[in-house]
Parts: sequence; structure tokens; C-alpha cells
Amino acid sequence: MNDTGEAPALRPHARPTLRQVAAEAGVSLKTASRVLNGHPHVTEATAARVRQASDRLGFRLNRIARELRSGATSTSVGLIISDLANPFYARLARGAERVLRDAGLQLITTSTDEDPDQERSLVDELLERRVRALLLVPSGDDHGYLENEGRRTPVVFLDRPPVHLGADTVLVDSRAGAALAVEHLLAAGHRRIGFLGDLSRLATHRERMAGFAGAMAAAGVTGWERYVRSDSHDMASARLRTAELLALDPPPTALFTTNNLNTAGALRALVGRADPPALIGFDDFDLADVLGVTVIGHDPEKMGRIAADMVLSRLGGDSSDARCVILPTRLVPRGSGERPPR
Amino acid sequence: MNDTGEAPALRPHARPTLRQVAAEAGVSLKTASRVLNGHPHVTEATAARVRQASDRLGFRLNRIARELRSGATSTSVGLIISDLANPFYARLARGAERVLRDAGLQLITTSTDEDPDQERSLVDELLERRVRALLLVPSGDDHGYLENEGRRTPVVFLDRPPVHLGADTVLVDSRAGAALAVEHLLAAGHRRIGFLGDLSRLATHRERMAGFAGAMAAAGVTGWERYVRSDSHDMASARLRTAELLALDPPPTALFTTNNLNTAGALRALVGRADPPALIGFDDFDLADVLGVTVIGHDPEKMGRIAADMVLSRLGGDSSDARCVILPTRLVPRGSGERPPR
DNA sequence: TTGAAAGCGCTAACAC
DNA sequence: GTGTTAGCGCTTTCAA
Repeated sequence: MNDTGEAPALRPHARPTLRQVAAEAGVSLKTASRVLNGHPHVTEATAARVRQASDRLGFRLNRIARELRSGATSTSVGLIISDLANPFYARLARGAERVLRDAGLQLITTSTDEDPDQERSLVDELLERRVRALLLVPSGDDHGYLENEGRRTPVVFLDRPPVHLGADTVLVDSRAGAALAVEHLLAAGHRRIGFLGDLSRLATHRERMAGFAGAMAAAGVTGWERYVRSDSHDMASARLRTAELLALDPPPTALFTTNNLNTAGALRALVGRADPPALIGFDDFDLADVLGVTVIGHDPEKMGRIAADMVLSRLGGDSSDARCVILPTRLVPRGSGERPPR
Repeated sequence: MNDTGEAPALRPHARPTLRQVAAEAGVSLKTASRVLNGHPHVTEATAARVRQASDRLGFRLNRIARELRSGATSTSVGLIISDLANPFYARLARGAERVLRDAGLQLITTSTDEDPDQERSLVDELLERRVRALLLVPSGDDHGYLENEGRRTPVVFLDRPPVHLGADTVLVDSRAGAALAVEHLLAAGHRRIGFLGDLSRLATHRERMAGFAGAMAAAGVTGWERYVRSDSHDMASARLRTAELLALDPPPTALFTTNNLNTAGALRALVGRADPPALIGFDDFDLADVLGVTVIGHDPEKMGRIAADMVLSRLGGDSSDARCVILPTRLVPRGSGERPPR
């Protein structure tokens, strides 16, 4: 029971416990627990007393204790992406969050800044927190370290496949998307097509490169290697590389940029040019319609939703083999990709 | 000790405990704990044995148990925003995450979709998780319910001030920013200036409205109420409202849009018009430079960082009165705001 | 319908 | 340098 009639001083983190609520209400610990968890078999009168005591004390159930007692597992899921402020990942996170929230799970989102070491330490940290599952946009190039973990904690890879590990994966069809873009440009008569790529070590880059190269080869175009620039992972360097490409002689008559950041960089380099090359970008983005930028569009939010669904299915007991879902892309013509070669 | 020499079946969530590691290494629980937490006073030989046992068993410390034992407080901080996919909030989240991560805290980010009920239930949930602090972009219009919580768990409000509650707050100078925009337009000779506002119940809206009205009044302009449209919280309705404004007779010669979504909507409505009105938008955004859109810029990432710093200072014991930081805005002229009246 | 006792996995306090 | 004991706040038996 309360030792004095006065309200206790509210020191930070000095929260009342269930035991104190029970004492205040004059019932046992277990009864108080039942009431505050909405379990049956309690008289309404008793329940009311407990609730009053709880409110009076400003009580809140401690989920940490609850989770420890009931299995030492949390009710959260970890999401590791490279950068929260990239709209692509922000959308992906939103899709995942909504599905998980409806299932009573909370999403803990963290960013690696594309650093493989950071990836490992975040994975460690989240596993220590006993997240129920992990959603991972990998930066590293070896995920063998998850081999044993995967049997205990479901792991779903997003946007990029795992290396040296079999695990559920959701990807976008990078190769086909890139081919789509190039074929569109080739059909309009372009032959000198610039390629602006992300970090070469990323699987998405390699696939988009492969799609590009394949389509060029199929059309019998040679010498395209001259117009390839890779490893630009931010707008500034994309802008620079674009300027480089346009300074070549002869310059490319079209550009294919392999993600939203590179597209944004290229657009900046093209501002104010009288005769801009045609441009198609991988990833749709805000205001691409206003800018009239033709893109290879897909649905990052759906990617997040599907990954979250996979997690839920694994948590529901599905122990079938690892699956890989590949989401389709589509060409969204808006003008920039339809400019003819000069 | 191990009951058999064989590896145990890896059932999901059947993780080894510290006790098992200790047994496997032939040391006490406490010694194992010391080693795996990097505490001193352990022989290197003993430490090595423990680490080997830990690796062999695939052990990972259970933070849930640790946190329960040491104060029943987690090492995470909750962030409640309205929409992760809005670049403004994504940037804010990134700023906060970086500061907190450096302090060893993890950020749990959740979205309310601007629903006050959702806000309350997310606050409840995060407090049950015993987050160390709460960063809140409020949707509700009464935060009295946090009165007592605030003494136990630091709460910092972002972007919008608390109502019926004193609490640390970080805002952007909405009123001054709006005035800046309007004065810029007035100076260029505009008199009929359209105003495209967000939900009227939001403080940011009201402040920007006040800044707008004040600047108009100071310039002796009357009849501007006709060109005000509020409560548009998505691009589609912003676009519609812009079209409405432009259909008035006489139409406005300039527009002031009060946030990034409204600016995007207005831009869509202006596409293809031969004689677009001047346009200034509150909030900077990606590619605004390419589009030549004049904006009232500020720094959302900094807002996140400052809020996180406030949290850290409160957690460090600072119990001074609630503070309010107001971040400055600046006019970034890029062309659209410099179009003369027709 | 209610309660008493045990214990989740770990760390803090205090031996030795 | 290492071990023993107690207990964080809750839920889960099991008994009344």
C-alpha cells in the first residue's frame, strides 16, 4: 500500500509497478495483471478498483518485463536501410511499417550510410534487442554471418540480394528495367547512349549494367563502353560525370541514369543546355511529371509491404524454402526519353 | 553443462542463455557476463574460453533482460511523425537518428498519418516500451495527457508546438518565413496573391497565415481573403485549389504555397500555362533548383539534430524550464518568385 | 473469481 | 580474479 497519503515525487523513470497498483487497489498482483491486460474472469467491481488505482498512480505496463517473461522476444522488427532521407527507402519503410503495424509489430529503422561495418553492427544490435525479424537492404558483400541467425530470426533482403546466403528476397527487375530503357532509346535512333551508374559493388548496379549491355549488344551497337560512368553515389558526382560525358567528342545523344540520385545529378548538369540529350532514369521520383522526365518506374512501397508480408508469414510458421520476389518495372514516357538524337 | 555432445536443434527463438555459455566454458554466470560485456578483472585465458563458448553456441546477449535488470528502461527513443515518406520528416528523422546513434540510442520511428487518436496510441505504446525520450510532431490539439509523463520521460515537440502543455520545442519561424515570401512578392508589385494552406488546425498553417496576413495588412492591401485556400493536405487537392484560384476574375498574379506538398500540387496545376503566376513555396525540396522554384528554405535535418540534442541534455540531468528553439528561414530566389505581375 | 509462488535472462552487490 | 545471491516487473503455472 501507499506509505503516505501524499503523491510521490515524480523522479524520472521512477514509475509505479504493477505490484504498487495491486497494493493500492487491495488486490493481488495477478488480479491487477488480468485487469490491465483485459483478461477475463474478474468482477467488474474489482476491475474498476484496479483501473482507478492504475490511473491514480499514472501506471503503465512495462513491456520490457512482459517480453522477458513471455519468451524474451520483443514485438518489434528491425529495418536496416542505407539512408532514410532517400525517398526510395523512405517509401519502402512506409510500406513495411504499415503492414507490420497492423500486425501489432513496431518497426525500428536504422541507416548504414552504405557502410558494410555499420551494417554488421546494426544487425548485432537489433538481434540483441531480440527483434522478431530483420528487413535488410544490404551494404555488405558477404552475409554468411547470418547463416545461423536466419534459422532463429527471419531475415528478408530488400532491393539487393544476399551474398553467400539463401534468404527471402524482394527485388525490382533491374535488368529488364534497364533493357526497357535502352530499347526505348535505341528505337528512337540513339546509338551513343551514356550510362550513369551507382557503386559498382552493388548488385542493382551490376544488373542494370547487364541489362544495358545486353540491349546494346542485341542491337549490334559497339563502342558503348566509352560512355559508361560508374560509382557515382551522390548528386554532386553524378552531375560531374554527366558533364564529362557531354564533353566527349562525339557526345552521347542520350543518357540512362540508374537511380534517382543519378537522375537528379544529371538533370542539374543539363539545366540551361540548348540541346539536352534524351534522358531516362531508373526509379520514379516526385515532380518527375512536372519536369517531364521519362523513367523506369516501380513501386518501392509495395516492396516494403511484400517484405513485411514475408516476415509475417515466416513468423506464422512458414518454414518453406527461401523465396525471391522480383517486382516488375514499367516505362513511363514523359518527354525527356522521347527526344530524338541530334 | 551441455546435456549431449551434439549441437542442439535450432528452433526459432531458442537462443542459448548466458547461463549456458557459462556452463559450456566452465565458469560462473558472473564471469561470463563480465567477459561478454567487456568488463575488467578477468584473466585473458578465462575470457578466451568464454568467448569461444559463446561463439560455439551462437550466443547473443539479451538486451531485454539487461534493460529490465538495470532500471527497466530501454536504450531507445521514440519519434512520432505524420508521414515517413514526406521528405521533410524523412530529413528530420535522419538528423535525429544520427545524433542519437552517436549517443548509443536507437530511434524507433512511427507515423500517425495526421490522426490525433493514432498519436495517442503511439505515445502509449512507446511509453510502454520505456523509451528514454519521445520526439513528437504532434497531430492532436491537446497534449495535457502528457503533463505527468513529461516529468518522467523527456518529450520534445518538433515542427508544431504543444497545446496545453509546457515542453521543449523546436520550430521553424513560420510567421517570419511567410512574411518574407509575401514581402518579396509585394516588392515586385504583386497585389493579388493567392495563399495555399495546409489543414487549418495545424499551428504551422496558422502562423504562416498570420505572417501572410500581417505583411499584406502592413502594405495596405485589402480584399486578399478572396485568394485564400486552406485545408489542402495532399498534392491532388493543392492542384485543384490552385486551378480554382487561377480561374478567379481577376486571377492572382502570384501564389504563396505553405509547404512542400502544396507547392508540388501548385506546380502541377501550372504546367503548360503560358503565363504562370509568380510562385514562392515554404520548404525547400529536391530539384527545386532545377525547376527554378523560389522557396522559403530552412533546415529540417538541423531541427532533428537540435531536438535530439535537447533530449540528450534532459537525459543528462538538465531540469531547467522548457525551452523553445525557433529556427530561421531564408528566401532562396530561383526565378519563380521573381516573375513580375501581369 | 482470485491468489501464491516460481522464474524469464540478466546485472549489481557483496562475498571469497 | 572469480563466485554466490538476490531481484528488476512481469506472466505463468497451479492451487484455493
